[in-house]
Amino acid sequence: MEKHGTGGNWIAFPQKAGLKRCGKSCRLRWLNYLRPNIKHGEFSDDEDRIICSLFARIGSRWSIIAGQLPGRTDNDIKNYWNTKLKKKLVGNMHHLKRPPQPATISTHPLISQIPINPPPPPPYNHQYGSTTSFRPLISSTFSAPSSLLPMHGNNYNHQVIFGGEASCSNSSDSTNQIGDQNLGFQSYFSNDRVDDVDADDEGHKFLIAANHGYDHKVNCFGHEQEQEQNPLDYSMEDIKQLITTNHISTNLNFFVDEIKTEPGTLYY
DNA sequence: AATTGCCTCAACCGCGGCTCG
DNA sequence: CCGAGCCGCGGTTGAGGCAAT
Repeated sequence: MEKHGTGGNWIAFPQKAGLKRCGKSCRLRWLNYLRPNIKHGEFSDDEDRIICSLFARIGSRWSIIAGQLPGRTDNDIKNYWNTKLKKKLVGNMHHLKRPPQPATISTHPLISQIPINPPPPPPYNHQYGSTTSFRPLISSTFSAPSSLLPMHGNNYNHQVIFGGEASCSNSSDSTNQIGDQNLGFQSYFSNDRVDDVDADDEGHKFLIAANHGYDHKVNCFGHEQEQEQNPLDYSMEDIKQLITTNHISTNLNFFVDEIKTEPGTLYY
């Protein structure tokens, strides 16, 4: 590379360099490992936060995420996420405890008894593009690791995360992915963690939400608008507005309304 | 010491997009 | 408009290392 460069042509590179490799392989090796200023070693907490925040916002767009982390490559971040960071986050979720059921939830027709093992998904309503009876599948207290949350000098441990293209990892049919790309929300719980919510493959939208009932504020990972004070801090009314303006199920709207009444709860 | 299973991460694969003739 | 060539990206693989048994 120092002697010849690529000349904008990786295919010709191995011949110039006398390598028995294809250009593509050389390019990968250079970009991911050999080029100057590549940062190796442990990821810092700050990097963790940036990755999580961006993943929540844009999903597995590793090259874009890498662009925000100088010295890190998309491959590096992808590997880190898949092998460590995701487990770190999900592992924390698995230790969550289920809170007592508040009356407002248990008596609600749409959110009655919240099962530990999710039931089969309701049929997809093709007319309205949403489930006819959206319901939370899992409920538990939630406390994301502080190192993984975008912190801005306050306790934003209450959050709403909209499930997006994180559908079945073993489903290669991308047409089954529902995603709310317009909203820009995506789930931290990619792939395996939400396999039990196969409703997604039917076209159902799902919501992961937690609210610690702190001033009726929620933390919306990754939304870029309305950043007057804190880009990650939204009221329930803001969330409802986002949902309605993006034509997501009114049941969801209703659902979010319910979360407001139950602090310390995580829903799928 | 040998075996097994798990984890990590560099590398591979296939696809989509772009450019150019 | 079409096809070839190339690039970039995201998903996946598998060799090697390590820890547990």
